[in-house]
Amino acid sequence: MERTLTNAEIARKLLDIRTLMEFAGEPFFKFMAYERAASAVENAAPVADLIAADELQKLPGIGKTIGGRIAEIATTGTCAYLEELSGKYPPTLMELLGVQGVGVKTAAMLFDQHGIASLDDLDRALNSGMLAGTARLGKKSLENMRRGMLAYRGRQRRTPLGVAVPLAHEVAEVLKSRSSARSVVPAGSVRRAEVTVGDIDVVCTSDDPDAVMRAFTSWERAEAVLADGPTKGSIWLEGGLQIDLRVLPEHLYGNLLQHFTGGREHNIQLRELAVRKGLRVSENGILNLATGDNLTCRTEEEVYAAIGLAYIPPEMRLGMGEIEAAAGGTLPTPVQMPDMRGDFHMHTTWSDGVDELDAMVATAARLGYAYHAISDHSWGRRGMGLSPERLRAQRTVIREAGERHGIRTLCASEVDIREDGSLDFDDDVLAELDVVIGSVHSSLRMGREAMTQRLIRACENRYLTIIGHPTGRNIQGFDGSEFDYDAVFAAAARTGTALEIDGQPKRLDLPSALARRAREFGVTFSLDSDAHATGQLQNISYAVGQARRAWITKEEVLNARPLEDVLAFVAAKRHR
DNA sequence: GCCGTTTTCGGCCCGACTGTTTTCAGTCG
Repeated sequence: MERTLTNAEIARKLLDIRTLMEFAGEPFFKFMAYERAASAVENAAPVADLIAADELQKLPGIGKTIGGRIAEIATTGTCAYLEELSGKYPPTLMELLGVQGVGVKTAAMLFDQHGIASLDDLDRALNSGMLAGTARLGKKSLENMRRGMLAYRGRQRRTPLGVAVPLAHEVAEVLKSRSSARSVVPAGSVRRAEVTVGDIDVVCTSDDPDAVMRAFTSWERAEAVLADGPTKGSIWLEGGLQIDLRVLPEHLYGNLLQHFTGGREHNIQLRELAVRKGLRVSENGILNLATGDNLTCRTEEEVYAAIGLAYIPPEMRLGMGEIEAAAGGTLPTPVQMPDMRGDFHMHTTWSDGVDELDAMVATAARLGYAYHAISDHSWGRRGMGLSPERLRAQRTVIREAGERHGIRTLCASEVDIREDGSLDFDDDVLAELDVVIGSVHSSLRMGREAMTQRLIRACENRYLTIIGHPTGRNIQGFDGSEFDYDAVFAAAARTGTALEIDGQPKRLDLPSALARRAREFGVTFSLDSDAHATGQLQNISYAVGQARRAWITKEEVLNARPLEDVLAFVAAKRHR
């Protein structure tokens, strides 16, 4: 069975083309077009679906030429142009670009003048001293190269959002407590809720930037200081994770935050639009090129307003149509944490959770929810799930705990979806539950056709309320089951089945690009923590972040609705 | 190579920091 390439893999190949083109001396704007196309592919619905629907060239930055090459890559795994370029340079040459401080110019020079074509070559050259005396490569440059190479080899590539968010807040706390820094906030990919981040960006305002920068670069967790300017610094933590800090005066806070939140493609598009209006946008303000006036903004809202746009939330800044929507007044207001009234997905010690049921209920109540559901596993789940008898026993306990803590605690179950699409409990058992989550936990690689039928059949079960973590992906190793996404989304919408966005940092499933696709079919979503401990209930905020990336509004979210609407949603499907 | 509230041709975001430079190229985000 032939595996289709993921969007990430296709984007990777577009970036390879981009780099090789630069090596080959192609014009700047030609190879930059591939970089922009790669960004669009990364954030788009699956390329195979877009090709099938003839929508590939609707993506920003993808025209006839690149669109054709993407189609070629998607069907054959490569394209003639990439192969032609690859033939000119050794494939290991691109390793050099992974080294901090080595760009295409330096890599090309190392290759042309010294025959260095891989990391191993570079290693030998640095150790032998043969690079001494090379133009524009002094002692410091060579030392940085050596350090960069060690870091590159020892470093894990990207950091999960669930690790990056607490770390970013730790940095902010350090700066607040050790300097005069004000308004210290994580920006960049953390603020945009990217699933994984390459580095951590933090911005702050201060009247004494030097002191802030000293506190930053002297932080005991900083293993190396990469940059240490008056307003901008970078450090490496153990393991090579980079943290960038930018400090500016308070009156530029809006400009600063907007600039450093990105994303890259969003900012480029924003500034291109601004240029057409005679404005130059940067972190230092919005310069009116005709009058010479520089507008400084304390809030991001002012920045967007100055360019004639509605405010665009950080998670939507992907360069995927949000600027056009904001200009046209059609950008939806995405769901936010305060909209959330409940959480349908959590486990206790009755199955594989680590905290007692009572503690989970107490914590849910403390978080201010109007309702929540206990959803331990069904019995087919490798022996640790509940039998119908245990499930019935649990119901009594659930009712009591809910009443004791003053919250409406619903009886639910995370029921296995078997290979044939049937559920792990009989209908009479399911009928006793308030909410039913159905999840695939086995045979995740059964193949596209079979998985499509499996999920559609599950949707057609009148008792199934929510499909849990629909693709089964694990961000550290499994891209998710392949199935006909559009067909399953259509089935979910048709049958009144909600699709989950699971907030576990290793899952974040549905992925946001798929969720945005599902939205077009009129699907209802459920944003859940899938907590296995009390401390994980806040994972729901990650689910909300992904929903915001997908432009999902609170009206489209089941657990942003009042309890009676939730119960009506469940009942409507059962009596359909 | 892409794209259009001046344009189907002629543009294409913006600035900080470093190192090796007597004025700037390269890299990064």
